[in-house]
Amino acid sequence: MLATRPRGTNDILPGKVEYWRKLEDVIHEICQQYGFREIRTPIFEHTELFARGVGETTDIVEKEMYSFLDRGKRNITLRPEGTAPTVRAFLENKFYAEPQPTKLYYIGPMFRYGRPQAGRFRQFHQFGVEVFSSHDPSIDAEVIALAMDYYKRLNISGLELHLNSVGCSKCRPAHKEKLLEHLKEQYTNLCPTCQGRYEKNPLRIFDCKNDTCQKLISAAPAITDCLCDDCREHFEQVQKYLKEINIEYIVDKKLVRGLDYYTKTAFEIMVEDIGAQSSIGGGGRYDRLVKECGGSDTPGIGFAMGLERVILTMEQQGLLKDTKFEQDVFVATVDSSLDLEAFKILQILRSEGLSAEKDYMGRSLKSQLKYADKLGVSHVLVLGQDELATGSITVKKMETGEQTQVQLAEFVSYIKKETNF
RNA sequence: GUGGGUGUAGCUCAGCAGGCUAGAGCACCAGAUUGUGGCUCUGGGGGUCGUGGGUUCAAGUCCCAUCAUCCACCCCA
Repeated sequence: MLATRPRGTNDILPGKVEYWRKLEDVIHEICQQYGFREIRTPIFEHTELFARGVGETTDIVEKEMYSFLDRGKRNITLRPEGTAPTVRAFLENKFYAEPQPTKLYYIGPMFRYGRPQAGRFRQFHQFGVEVFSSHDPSIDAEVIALAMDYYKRLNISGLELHLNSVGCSKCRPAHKEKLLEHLKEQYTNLCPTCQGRYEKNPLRIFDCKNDTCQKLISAAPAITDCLCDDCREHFEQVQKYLKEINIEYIVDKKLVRGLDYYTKTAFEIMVEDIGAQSSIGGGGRYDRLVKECGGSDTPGIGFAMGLERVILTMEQQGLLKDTKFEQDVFVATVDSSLDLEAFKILQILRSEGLSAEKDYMGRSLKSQLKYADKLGVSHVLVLGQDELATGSITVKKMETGEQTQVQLAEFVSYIKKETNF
């Protein structure tokens, strides 16, 4: 246990970190182009923020939060998602006092307690965006477009964008009534969890993978067919905007996102290549959340995507190549008495912007060469008594094996030229 | 939280129905005469057989528990 990482966590090792950097680079670039600014919120928040924000009856709050009492007896939770903290920051920092909308994005670790499996971890990473203050359907379309554009820039293929509208506080109650009415006689045929949903959150029954539940629910009235005028118009506009920029989507009437706060637009992006956890990203509109968190009535919309799943997909699709760690120069010494000279030369090379390495293990010259070869340097400087006597240094080009004597005063410019620096 | 698979050197694995000092390949380190890599050869270091119990004269090999890991369910990213 001492040298074992906690369950569901991962070390991102050298060689893989480059993947993450790549994803992050593209995130910063695309968000800048779409007019989003980065925000970094704490890794932990007051538990009540998530309890209220995410929803008391959600699985996240009921059984997946990493919560604890700190030494001041405060109830703290490691953030399970990024929307609630962003809303909190929006309110706490009074972003609403500035010209609206507020467009923010974040990247960072999230925590949920559950059994790990392919594409699911206890600590995982999300990239998400949030927009506050606008009801406009064009912003819904923009948020979706940003997500799709991101995958596109990473060359990910085989995605399906599922789109739905889950209505608002005006049309939901009427639909709920119809739904309950429809399912009433079939109640006993529902699976146990759906019987629970029937009471708590009947909309979620659409999500059930149980065959009989699916059969029952497919005949039931979909929320999408019961939208109020406002929601229907909004949904149509979102679709119109998406069509105009050629984003393909599937209207999925069964798409009901898990978190309580969603209203109107709901979407989810799926891939086949990553196992059972096929959702690579998702989001939607949350017009009541800001108010729920103590703010004024402020609409919002956003998405979050799981970076581990993005990477998993890219690996499956062969889009990520292992990068070799390469350095320019290795400084070898014929015997250890020259180590100080080598050390000084290293610093000169580095100050000139080259990457350079020497031996720290007391290796023989032969072993140093072997080691240098494994490091993949293009050139080795050999320093020995002969060189010292003539005030020169031997430069060996590893690819060809050819060596040349270079005066100490000139070796830097020589190396730079050689390495096309 | 539920179910199933797996757990032997750094890595990939072998270890036959329980029986002698637990092996291989790769990796690592060092040599193959005097200051030099990539090929080859030789040698070397390294294993609490996940952990803890139990059965047995004897367990890496059987049983139980536990931990970890993988996959699936629940749910989600």
